[in-house]
Amino acid sequence: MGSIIKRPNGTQDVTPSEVMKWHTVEQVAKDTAEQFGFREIRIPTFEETGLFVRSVGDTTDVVQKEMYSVSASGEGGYTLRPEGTAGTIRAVIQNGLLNEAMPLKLFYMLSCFRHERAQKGRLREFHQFGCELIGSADPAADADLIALAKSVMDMLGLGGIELNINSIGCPTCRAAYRQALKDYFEPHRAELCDTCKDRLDKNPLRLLDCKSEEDQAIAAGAPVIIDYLCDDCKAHFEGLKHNLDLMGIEYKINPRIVRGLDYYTRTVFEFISRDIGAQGTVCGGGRYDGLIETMGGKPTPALGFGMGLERLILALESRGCEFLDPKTPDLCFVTMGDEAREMAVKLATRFREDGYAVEYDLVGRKLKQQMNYADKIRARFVIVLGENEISAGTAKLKNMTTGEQTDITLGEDMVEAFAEQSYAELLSANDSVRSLFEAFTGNNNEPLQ
RNA sequence: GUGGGUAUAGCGUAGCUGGUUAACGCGUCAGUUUGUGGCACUGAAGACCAUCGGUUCGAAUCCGAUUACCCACCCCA
Repeated sequence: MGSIIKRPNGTQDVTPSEVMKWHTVEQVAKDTAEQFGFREIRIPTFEETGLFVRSVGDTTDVVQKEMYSVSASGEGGYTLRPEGTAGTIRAVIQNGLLNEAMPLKLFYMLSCFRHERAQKGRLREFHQFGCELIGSADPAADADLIALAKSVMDMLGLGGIELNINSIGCPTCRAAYRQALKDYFEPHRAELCDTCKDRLDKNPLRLLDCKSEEDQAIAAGAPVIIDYLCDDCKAHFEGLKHNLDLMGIEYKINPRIVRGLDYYTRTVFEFISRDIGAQGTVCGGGRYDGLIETMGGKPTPALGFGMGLERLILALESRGCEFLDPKTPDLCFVTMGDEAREMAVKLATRFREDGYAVEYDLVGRKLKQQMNYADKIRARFVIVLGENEISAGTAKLKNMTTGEQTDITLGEDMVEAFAEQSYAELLSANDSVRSLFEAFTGNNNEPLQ
């Protein structure tokens, strides 16, 4: 395949055989969000570039070198969203949602665009399930949001995930901490890697994030932000831990998680998987108490998270977790001859009106091949129609899982007769969704059978 | 932006140190007589061996460049 146009670097196709993984994850995420009282919001794929510059921050990598900015003739200055929070908050302000009952709880499922070098778990177009909880400064809100994210993963049966939490304080205590970091690292300047020398001047917080072993050794003795939190921030962090304990959620305090988006304050957290390569953060988020005000809304505390769907699916795959089964046809007509085919068309229409998934031969194959096709598409039942059946007024209804055949009378009552004869099988098939979810519940670590 | 790796049919692979019709598995389509799937057997379709250029009597196989993809750095979901 040389000449055809190929998909852009860092994008993915989801083929029918993969799509159930997405359905599973989206379904569970949506159901869980709604269970926690979150409602869906949908926002544009692109926004004015200034929105991201102001909210995400003009010194961040995301804004500086990863934005897909687009322009049409005559107008420019738009950018494909690199994340979901900025647009959501813009929409909240613009639509007056801050006047609704607080807290305002919103979720979204959307694709984001970042011009980065693609690798495992990092794409140029990736998909996020995100939640924003707006209008509460109480640490109970932080804990509840974290519980929601965890619940999604639990419902999916995903184990091997570690919750890391930290507090990066408010602007006041962070300034003090930055200075403390500078004071600590300055004597080690010569030993630091080049990027960290740069960080020492521009963003000392990131020094803690470095992966080089030498730098980590130095950073190990660095002051910890928690020691520099102001009383309010400290109380908030204690409140978060207390609430997590109340919910029985395990966490690790990780002073190194810092986050690369400027709007975060106080609580930051990541759910990290060790099973999916270097890009292990499946879900990341935190509090952004100042963002709404800086974007022109009335001062409102808020927090949120983004969950990377590709990474989530990678983690589920590597853990051997199960996904929902695709819908399969309830019935497939196997026909011989034009008269039978026409009857099948009419009958199929009737069955479909009653909600059944029904197929019949569209290719003109002979009986054996039609049976073969019915098997491949995993049809649960087959009805064979030929001249004999039409003249007898009775056809064979074949259960494809057991191989049993029973008679079914052609005519007006056929749908009902089919419903009766197939009831048990169809019921259990429709129940497979529910039973899968029941199996997920309370089973967080073991791959499902 | 910086490293490293890989590039053979729809997918997964074999083709060793260059030699004539590029192989195998899965998948697809069809056949194994007469109206019934999953198994088995048989057959068919499907690849200018990523691209371009070189070395050579001769290259999928050696060399170079290009491109694409992958992994990692960085950053983050």
